[in-house]
Amino acid sequence: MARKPAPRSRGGSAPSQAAGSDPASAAETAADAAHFHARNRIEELRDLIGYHNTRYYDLDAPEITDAEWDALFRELKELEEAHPEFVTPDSPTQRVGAPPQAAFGIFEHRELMLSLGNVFNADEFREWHRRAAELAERDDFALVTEAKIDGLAMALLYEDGRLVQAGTRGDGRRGENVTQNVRTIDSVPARLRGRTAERFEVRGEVYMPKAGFEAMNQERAAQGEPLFANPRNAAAGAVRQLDPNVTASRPLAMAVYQLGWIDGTAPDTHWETLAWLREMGLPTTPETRLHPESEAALATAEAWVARRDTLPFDMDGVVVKINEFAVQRQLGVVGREPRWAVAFKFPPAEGTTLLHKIDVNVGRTGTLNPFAMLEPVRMGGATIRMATLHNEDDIHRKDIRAGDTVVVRRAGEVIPQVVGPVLGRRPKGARPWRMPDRCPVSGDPVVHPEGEAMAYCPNPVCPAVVRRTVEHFVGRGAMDIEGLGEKRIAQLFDHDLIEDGGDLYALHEKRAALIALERMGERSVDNVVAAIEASKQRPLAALIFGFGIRHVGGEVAALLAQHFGSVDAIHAASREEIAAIDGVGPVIAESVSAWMANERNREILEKLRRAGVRMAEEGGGARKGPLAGQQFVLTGRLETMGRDIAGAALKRLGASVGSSVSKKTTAVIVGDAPGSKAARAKQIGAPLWDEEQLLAVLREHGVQVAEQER
DNA sequence: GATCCTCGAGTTCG
DNA sequence: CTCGAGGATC
Repeated sequence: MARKPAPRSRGGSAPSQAAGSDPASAAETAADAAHFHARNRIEELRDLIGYHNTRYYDLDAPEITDAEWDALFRELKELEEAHPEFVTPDSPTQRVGAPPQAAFGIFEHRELMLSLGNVFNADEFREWHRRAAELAERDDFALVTEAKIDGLAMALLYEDGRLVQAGTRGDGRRGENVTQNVRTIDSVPARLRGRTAERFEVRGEVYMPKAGFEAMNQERAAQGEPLFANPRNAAAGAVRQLDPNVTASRPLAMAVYQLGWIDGTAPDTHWETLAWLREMGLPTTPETRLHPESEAALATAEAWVARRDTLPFDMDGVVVKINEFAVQRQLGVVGREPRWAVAFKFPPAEGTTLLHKIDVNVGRTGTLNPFAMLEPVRMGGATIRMATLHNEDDIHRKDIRAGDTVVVRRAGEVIPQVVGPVLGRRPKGARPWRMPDRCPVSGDPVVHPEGEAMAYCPNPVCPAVVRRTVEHFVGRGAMDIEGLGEKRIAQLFDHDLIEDGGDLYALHEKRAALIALERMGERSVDNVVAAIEASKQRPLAALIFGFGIRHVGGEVAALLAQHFGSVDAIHAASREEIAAIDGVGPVIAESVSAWMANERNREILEKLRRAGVRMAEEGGGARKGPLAGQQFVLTGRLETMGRDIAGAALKRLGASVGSSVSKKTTAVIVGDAPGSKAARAKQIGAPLWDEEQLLAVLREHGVQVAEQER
């Protein structure tokens, strides 16, 4: 197939060639397939790099390490060298001005920089204490409690009383050398006073006090600059600035809480060490206390829960440490966690606010999803305005009514949840909520099948359903068309430019109408049209997933694609043939079969076919990788890559990556701050891997992993 | 028919 | 992350 030149923003010279007149493209040869792969990957990489550049430069909130960024950049460069025909002037590789190289040097930790185990309540704390006491062969010991400031862990290296280096934790062995930036923090002394040691590393937390954070955000708002989400992100961003002048302008502070290692003599206890650090002029963590025995430490930690908001900084718990170094040494370290210290974590932040109204959204599948409109309330660095209420039964179970004052919680630190009402504050006359009789969008009578949790709008052409279906079609994992979001799709519908996903592929003929839309210039139109064009080569499984067939998500779509190899073959198959696939039963088969037979869907398929969207895939047969049959689960934050990248790497090797731990799980890969999956793995006896083991396996099978290079 | 496992769908805020 | 529901298994 002749490749059209990339559309240019010259204006006026819209391509006149109609899409339908292309001679049907012949079956792709292997070389062509490789070509397409290269092009897709190149575009993917450009998007990724663009995205991460924005995170890094504009938002100060990078999601990947510089090493990972370098790996993406290198891969793009190599691909472009192999396929020079795909090089465009806007590629990140072609841009003048140096990309962010490995911007910071390496900071080597002479002693591993540890993280902490967590306990969430008194029972778990006592259990930790019992184990420690058992190992130390003592009944009890003195403990120190400290506020656990929510910031960024930092190590400071002092030689002869002078600050010589500062570094982040990184993976615990090597972090980033951010000395120049840390020197700009007022509370970090460049020189120590009094009796110091020849050389030592002290550790602590860099953070942004609440007051400074608020003031900074107010100023940014006045300047029209984007705001930081919370003090911790703001502090992390400030420390990773390439220009120390920027760091200097941010209101950072530091609190130290630990001696990393020392050449010279140190006191015998943690408490005395803190006093000594203070004498030298180092700012130790405020609100630190020594307790002669464990129950007193526990009481203090618990008392903090109520006081957490009264401090000038964000805290996410209380750290409890055994005071005597002799006992600390005796207990030692397991993995990356010392046995001699533990973080008493606060329960997820809860707050109360007024529930104004319960409203209903219509989902892609026609489900009616009630949600709460709340009086905005700040929680954990975000302002909560809405929260889902799942379904009618859930609302009744919790007895939530409009007008109630409700308890709100951020589950998993992100998703707001309405826990329940504060009954004492219920206004008179508050009535239980009822699902409306009619769909709020189409007005059709609502259907609530017996025994099902959700109520539905039964109208397949309910405008909400149709729009959501297109949103799903262009979304990640499906056709992945960048530049089309909820707003744009609504515009397209409102201006009668599309009626379904198939019409997207005729949009390039309506350039003038597109440019006339609000917030759509030539540039945007070119980008969107190019993204639509590129989506024609998405894998068959992505296309099938994009259809939005009920019960067909990414996994089932992949099964169908692999088993049948083309949309036509699926259409031709009987229910029984579809249900014969392992993992597909009668319900899914019926759903797929009905979708394929539906008249409206046949029209969409016809539009896609005419436009040249790939609807078949050769060699759908099982590609066996070296890890075929193995199942992995990822939890917690990995240091060297995102979970999605790790998952993709494992999948490329033929393994499957699940979201829940079972007996069949090969291993649970545990990163920093793991979730409940790690606990379940221990319970069930599934092997636990740390990141090192994962990297070792990936390396063994030749997967390129971004190494932290020198 | 019961139970376990896995997948799908919806979700908030920046 | 959570819940609900389909599929596989016993």
